Amino acid sequence: MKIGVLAEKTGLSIQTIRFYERKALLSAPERTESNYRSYSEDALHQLLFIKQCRALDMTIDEINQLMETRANPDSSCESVNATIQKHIDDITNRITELNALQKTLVSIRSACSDDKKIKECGVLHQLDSIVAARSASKDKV
Amino acid sequence: MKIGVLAEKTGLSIQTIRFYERKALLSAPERTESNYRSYSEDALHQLLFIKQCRALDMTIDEINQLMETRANPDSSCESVNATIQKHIDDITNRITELNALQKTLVSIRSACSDDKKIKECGVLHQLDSIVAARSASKDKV
DNA sequence: GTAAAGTCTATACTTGGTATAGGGTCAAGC
DNA sequence: GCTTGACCCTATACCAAGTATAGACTTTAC
Repeated sequence: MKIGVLAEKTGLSIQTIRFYERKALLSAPERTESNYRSYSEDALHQLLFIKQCRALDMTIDEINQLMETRANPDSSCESVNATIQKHIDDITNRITELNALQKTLVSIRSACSDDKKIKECGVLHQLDSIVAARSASKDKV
Repeated sequence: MKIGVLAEKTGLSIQTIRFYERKALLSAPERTESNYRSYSEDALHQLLFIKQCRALDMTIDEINQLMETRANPDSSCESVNATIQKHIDDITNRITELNALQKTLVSIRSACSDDKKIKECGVLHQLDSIVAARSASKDKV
């Protein structure tokens, strides 16, 4: 099948598919006489696997590692498991960060209402006072 | 003060400060005779404000909007509040996404142990079966 | 036969920086 | 007076993970 069909079947854009090929994530397909890419069912499956991994927010490098390992049926699962575990840890950390951020933002938001003027804006004052506090305690940190 | 001092006081790198100047986030400072940047205390304060906003994960565009509004003491707080609210919503959505991702990843991880071989790796099978399921139900979506 | 739709490569753009090359400036020590 | 090292300057390239464009070629439909 041609790249347009593959794009439609996977829900990825044509440019993204070509981009994955350049990144060696997707193996380069056969070409027709007129130099068009011609994909097998296997490529479709490979691409869906990649899409699934991307949906799980893995980086291209992580996916590449996974694919390489997958090509060696007799190697150990250790590296796959380590990749997944590290990825879980990354996400856990990010969630923790975002929760803290959100808490701060919600508290900042509550400091102002729409009908005030900028010079008395509680949100901006909050942002400033955090700056001031941080600035004052800088030497201790 | 020169850029090195400002960098140390803010904890930002020299390149980052110059980068913010290029992005018009930080106003271009005076120059010495030898073309060195020379910053005021005001610039330090401005930069700490920017740093605080970045720590809250705001984009440079969002910060720019905030700074512009801040320059008009008599305008309404509405746009500031809208910026913050939108940012909170973005983060909320991201947290929801990440929680779902994490759940999926944890369930995938539980499908394999280190002492297996790749060909019987539960993690890879899980990834494949999600692909297969998605592939089969594609037409309905 | 022609027009529209599809494909090709190459290149530039995005965000928020970071890193490097190749040069100029300034103060201290000899 | 001169060198050494620390600091600064601009310009450019690079990262992830794509997206967008230009300009050329091919295929498909009428």
